[in-house]
Amino acid sequence: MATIGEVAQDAGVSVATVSRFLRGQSVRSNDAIRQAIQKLGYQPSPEARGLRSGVHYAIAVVVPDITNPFFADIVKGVESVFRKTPYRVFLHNTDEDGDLEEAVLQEIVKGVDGIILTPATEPAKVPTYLKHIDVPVVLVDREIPGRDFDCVVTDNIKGAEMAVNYLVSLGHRKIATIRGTQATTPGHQRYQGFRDALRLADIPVPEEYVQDGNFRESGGYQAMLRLLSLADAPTAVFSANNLMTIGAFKALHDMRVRVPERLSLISFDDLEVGELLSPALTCITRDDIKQGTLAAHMLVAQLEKREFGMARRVMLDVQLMTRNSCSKPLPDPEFQ
Amino acid sequence: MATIGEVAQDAGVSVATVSRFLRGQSVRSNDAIRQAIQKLGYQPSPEARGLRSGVHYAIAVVVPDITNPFFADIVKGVESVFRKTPYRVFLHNTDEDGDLEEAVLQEIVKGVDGIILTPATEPAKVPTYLKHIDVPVVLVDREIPGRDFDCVVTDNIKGAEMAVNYLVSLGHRKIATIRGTQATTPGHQRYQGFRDALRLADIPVPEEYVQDGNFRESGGYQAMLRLLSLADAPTAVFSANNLMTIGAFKALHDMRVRVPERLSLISFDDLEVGELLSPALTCITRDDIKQGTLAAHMLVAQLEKREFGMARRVMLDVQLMTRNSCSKPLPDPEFQ
DNA sequence: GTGAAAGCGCTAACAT
DNA sequence: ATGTTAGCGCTTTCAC
Repeated sequence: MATIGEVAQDAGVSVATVSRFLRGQSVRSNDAIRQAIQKLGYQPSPEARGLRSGVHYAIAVVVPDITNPFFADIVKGVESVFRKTPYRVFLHNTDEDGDLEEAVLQEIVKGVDGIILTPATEPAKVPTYLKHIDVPVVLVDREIPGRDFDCVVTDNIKGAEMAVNYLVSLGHRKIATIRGTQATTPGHQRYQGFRDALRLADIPVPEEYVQDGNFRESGGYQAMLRLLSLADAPTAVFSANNLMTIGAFKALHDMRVRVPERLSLISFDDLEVGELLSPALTCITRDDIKQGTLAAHMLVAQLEKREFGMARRVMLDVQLMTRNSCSKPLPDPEFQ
Repeated sequence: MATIGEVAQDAGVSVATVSRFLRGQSVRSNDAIRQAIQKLGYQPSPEARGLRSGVHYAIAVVVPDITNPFFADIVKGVESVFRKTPYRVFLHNTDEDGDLEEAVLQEIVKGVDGIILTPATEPAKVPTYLKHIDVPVVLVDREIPGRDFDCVVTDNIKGAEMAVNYLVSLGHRKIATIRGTQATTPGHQRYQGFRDALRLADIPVPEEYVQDGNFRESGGYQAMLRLLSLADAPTAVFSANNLMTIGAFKALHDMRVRVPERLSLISFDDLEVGELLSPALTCITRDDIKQGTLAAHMLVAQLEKREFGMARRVMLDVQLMTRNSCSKPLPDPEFQ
């Protein structure tokens, strides 16, 4: 609890000199100050610093749901980077609620030096308040139109295409999707990848093969139920995120549908125990924690250089993890 | 970014009056101030407040691993409570590292008004630096000897006993455990419950039926492997946490051991998709998020009453979730 | 390169 | 109940 004044006194210099030393400037009484700091166990107070200088030594991570393993990974990655800096990390959960997100952002924006945000809101709403934000922002996983924030995203289109191409290569022609919220970047990009891949393969997509799951477990469950009840049910399904996959899996389970014999399932994103499911989950994977650390590094760069203009965009690659939830389709009875 | 001075000017009063209004004291010019605040969009600066008053309007949550769904739930619960207060939440991950935990605690302790902590360290180490901490601390899940902090814990002994009794009721007599770190409260309590229940049932526990898994997935995997290689292998295993259960499950999977036919498995704590595994996981469950919200409420109580002495201890109940990973043991060939 | 002094936004102590 | 003043710990002029 020593103050800068005590350090100054102990080192025989003025507070201004200690302050300069703290900021990394060259000072004559270097060693004396260092010793005094050591001896007194001095740590500068972030709030006092911020009060005068406007630097708060704090950043905020704002995620829709810390309980979702994907976001937990992001947060972990971010935290691990900032632990090595003088910046503290505020955590805010928005419960996937756009209004709450806006409220949170407005409340914290004057107290932090930067924000790492995974927007929960639809693009149409965001600009109104994010447009005028004057601290560095790095977007994770989702982009926002109308302003070029730094961002780190996943190659959603490629991932969805890989998933579909894999199903096609297995021989499937009746391929459905449980898609996420179309107003979000991952939502519409994964759907776009799905469509593109099928168009290229010359495989038509009946309207009822596209079901909305809203990125939620319950949505995935309901969507799978609808798919299963179709007169001409699909032989394969691409689920656009982890939560919906859990729901879909439960529906399959409850309806006693054999996977992959009667229906192949592939997911965008793995589950915590994806390999333990039976069948083990075939999926598109990516490096979540890296996405968090990358975002953190981008923010640190902005913080240190104090350059706000130069937006950058990093796209992370995806991989296909082949396990056992996909197989060749059963031969169509029509042709037997 | 209006200041209290501007509000005061706009309302035609002094800053002190506005300050009092902010603190909830009764003031004559109530309405005028409220209007001015509204009009200017004024929000008090937490750092300026803290500088003078010593109240930082910030608390810290310190967990070993935000990626562990159990801790993610805790954090979510805590965040949801403090969202409705003027307090901000700092998040710190300690990577299950006692030294890092100590460093983190020392660094943050002067900048927060309270701490919610799930200790990663062994009790033997902790007191040295936690003993002298002078902000309210609420412990979650693990207790620390040597000082009576408020805490919210789980009835670990009862949970372990329930698990074992269930196995016994099914007819098992060869019951093993994969236990967690014995230096932690949940570690030794769950082991104690295991032993107590078996002693009461008059069932002996050979030394090799007690394997250490260290609360880690890899530990659970190795421990299960050791159990399976025993000449007189157990017919049932109690795994003391979620991570070790995942490891144990993988080992069973890799070794092609049929569950529950050849071996019954019961876990302390559920998995995210515990019901989707095959067999679906039988386990002891508890309300994780509630544990977080309870801890948060306990801290808020301390914060508001500014009473630091009266430690309290809340114990959460556990439930047995019966699914399909446990069954009667195969008849012992010896007796056939 | 250094010190003295002002001031960041707010609360607390002392007046009235 | 209200205003005035000092000061929290620090950074930042501004002199030197």
